Amino acid sequence: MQYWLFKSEPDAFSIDDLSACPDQTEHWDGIRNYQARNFLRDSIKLGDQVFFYHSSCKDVGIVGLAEVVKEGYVDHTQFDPEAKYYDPKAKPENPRWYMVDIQLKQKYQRLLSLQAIKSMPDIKEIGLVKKGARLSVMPVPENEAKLLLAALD
DNA sequence: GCCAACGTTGGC
DNA sequence: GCCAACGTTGGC
Repeated sequence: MQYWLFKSEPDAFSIDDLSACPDQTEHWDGIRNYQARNFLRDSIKLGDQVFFYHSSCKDVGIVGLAEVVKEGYVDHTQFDPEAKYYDPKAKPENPRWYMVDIQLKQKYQRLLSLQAIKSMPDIKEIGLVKKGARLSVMPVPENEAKLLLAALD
């Protein structure tokens, strides 16, 4: 079992939106970055834990915990000309983009802010605290995940 | 809204 | 395959 961090802009899809979904489960579509795609397609497994992170907003940080309930499969929105993340170069016989399904496990009462995360001395591997980390799906080393979970309790 | 950092594109 | 131009991300 591995830990991951998924970023989302709450204006587009927030933790409350996930909470309002049937079974509190939603597919994580619209990822259009190859490195993130590789994680979604190849590395993220059933039962993996996902930190839900709000980005590009007033209160930036981790707001919840989710679990992977379906492993990587083709993101159908890439073929839909009406979709926001339509990719005209993607073909059904050779899909480019993948997604997973996640189910909300816990919404935290308090935000664990980016600032707080950065101030934790032993958190130094995850992309968040490294320079220029713009990946929207990133792995979290287990020891750092444990520290984050402890801070969120 | 600014801007630095990064990813992607496309001409050569 | 290089690299300049361009687009996007995301914290502030």
